[in-house]
Amino acid sequence: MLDDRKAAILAALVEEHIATAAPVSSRAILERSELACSSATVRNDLAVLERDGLAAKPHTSAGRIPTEAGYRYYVDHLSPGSLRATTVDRIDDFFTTVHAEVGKILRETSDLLSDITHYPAVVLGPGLRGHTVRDVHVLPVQPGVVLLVLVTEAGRVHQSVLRMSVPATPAEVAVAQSLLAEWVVGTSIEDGDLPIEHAEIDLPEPTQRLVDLALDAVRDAAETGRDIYVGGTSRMVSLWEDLAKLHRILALLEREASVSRLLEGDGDGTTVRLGTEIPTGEDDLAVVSTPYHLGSLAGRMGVLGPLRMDYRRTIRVVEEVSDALGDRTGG
Amino acid sequence: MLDDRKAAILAALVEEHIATAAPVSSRAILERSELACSSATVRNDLAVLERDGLAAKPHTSAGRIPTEAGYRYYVDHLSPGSLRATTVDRIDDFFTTVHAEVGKILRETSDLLSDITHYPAVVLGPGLRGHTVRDVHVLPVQPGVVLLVLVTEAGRVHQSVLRMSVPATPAEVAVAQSLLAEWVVGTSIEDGDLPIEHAEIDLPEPTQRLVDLALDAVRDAAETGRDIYVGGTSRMVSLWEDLAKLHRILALLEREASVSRLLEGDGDGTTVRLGTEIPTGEDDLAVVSTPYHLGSLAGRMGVLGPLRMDYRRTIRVVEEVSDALGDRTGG
DNA sequence: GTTAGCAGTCGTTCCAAGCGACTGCTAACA
DNA sequence: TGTTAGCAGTCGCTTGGAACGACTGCTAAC
Repeated sequence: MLDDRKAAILAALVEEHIATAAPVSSRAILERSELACSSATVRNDLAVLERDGLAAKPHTSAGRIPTEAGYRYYVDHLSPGSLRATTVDRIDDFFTTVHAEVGKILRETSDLLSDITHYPAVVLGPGLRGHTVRDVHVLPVQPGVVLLVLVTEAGRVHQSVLRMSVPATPAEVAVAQSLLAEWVVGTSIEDGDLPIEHAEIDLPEPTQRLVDLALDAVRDAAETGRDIYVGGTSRMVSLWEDLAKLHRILALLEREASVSRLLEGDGDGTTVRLGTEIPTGEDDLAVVSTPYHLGSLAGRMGVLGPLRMDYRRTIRVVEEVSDALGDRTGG
Repeated sequence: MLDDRKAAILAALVEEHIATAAPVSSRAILERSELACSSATVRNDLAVLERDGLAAKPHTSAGRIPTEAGYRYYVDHLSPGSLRATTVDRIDDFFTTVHAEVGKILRETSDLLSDITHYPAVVLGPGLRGHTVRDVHVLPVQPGVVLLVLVTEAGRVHQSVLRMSVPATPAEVAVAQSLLAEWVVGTSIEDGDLPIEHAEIDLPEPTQRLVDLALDAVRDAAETGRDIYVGGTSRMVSLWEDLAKLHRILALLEREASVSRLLEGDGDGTTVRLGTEIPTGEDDLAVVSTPYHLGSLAGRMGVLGPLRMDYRRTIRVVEEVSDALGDRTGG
């Protein structure tokens, strides 16, 4: 724990560095923090912060920059930011005005989030967990390949490809379809929540296999189909000047697995993850993310940026957007 | 029209510049083109090409670079490129192996295209034109807001949001649903191809309006819902070193309208569009695109890059991928 | 029409000097 | 003991000029 002045100096260091992107001198800290002491005192304290690993010098005759640990301390002791009323209005307006299917809303939400934060934004779509199945279609598309289409009460659609070593005839597919319709329609998609005992009815072989695969697919539907919506990637250009770094982070956003790993966080509240805390090998990367609820659907949304991002405002915006999305009735 | 030697010099100029990204000297052209003349002769011809607007000098003591018109001439007189057998195999393997819903296939196709060409790739999804409607759902989601869901025989799904000033009751929605099912199921989605006369049956007001809106939405479905799949955006970092330009082109890919405008081309064959031929205000931008057919579905795919892109190979790859996608039976 | 050779141009690299923005330290002070 | 003024010292950045070298355009000969 730092004493008050050192904490104020660290905060001023971080905020000045966020604003200028350059090493921060003791005098600049003095001006920003409005502390009633001299720059020499600030320098003494900075030496301590450096010993504690919270600040560093790029070279001897330069100012200090915060280390990852410095950012961590800053973020952990951050007072909540405020937002201009016009910004809040803009968010609320967006969500009261938008009427579209869930996917479109989430994609536009990622754009909104990016527009307001000025950072690239990611929205992780909900799985199908909790949805009630309204309709099942089993469609043969090739010998040995069958498409399973689920339509939920909420109008969401999930498709799975079923591959069978032994092709099923149209008649067999029809049998499977009607059995599945009987068992699955009206049930809710949860892990293992299906009336599995039905599957123990003995069926002739290709049909049995088809039904088993289809039931597996329905069970899997709770987790798969988490679409990913990325908005504002072009903003990355102004955030990381190092081209190699820019390339790596853009590439990161192209792989779905990486993206959903970025947004991981402790379920309930807003999470800030910094540098090495994110398992990507990227040092200058921070992610602010928060869960959202849209009717019965749930997912996560967040923004990413360099370590020197405007955490106070960003956290506030992410939470505001998540809340506003949640306040929409229906979906 | 250029004489043989000037054409060869222009081709060598373009190809050397593509390879090195630097101004090309007369000696380098000589080496690449294997022309049986001296560098002085090449210089004389280069002066002519410059007079004709096909080449330019960045400054007095530098080599030449091709102008947009130079690239145009080069592309228009390009002999078809060849592809290593392993590359062709890779493309064919991809399409014989992949079994998934259309959207997923197209997204992965954009990744494949980008992987092989080393340029960012865009695949413009098919509209719903030509699809036969298998199922219609009308779902009230909010007072005054109704969701229309179309499912086609091929398993594709299209959703439209219908907004009504006068809310419809559940009973009225049910009536609309059954009427729509009767009229629309089994018909093919084309512009204005629907049996519109049905709509002239007189219905009580909220229902009539709902049905009208729904029929409009079905008609519109031929063109809307053209999903866009962009792959390999991270490659842009190594293509344009100018950060401002990089930013603009990344931003271009974020707006759907811009993307589909990029891919425009004269329907039948592969199209190469260069610089100012593309209405984006971007000068150093080229697009190679070609139509594709996937069963009854049709769309366009292409890649974009700087003017100095490897046209010969790129054109070949784009066509190969499009053909291979088309050769897939079913969809 | 082609070519060798040469003068001239101009971007690029390199180096050294000067500048300026810092810090750390020391010594005085409350 | 904590704070402060002042100063020596460090080091990145900028500037300017010289040397370099990769070109071209031109001229004159073939």
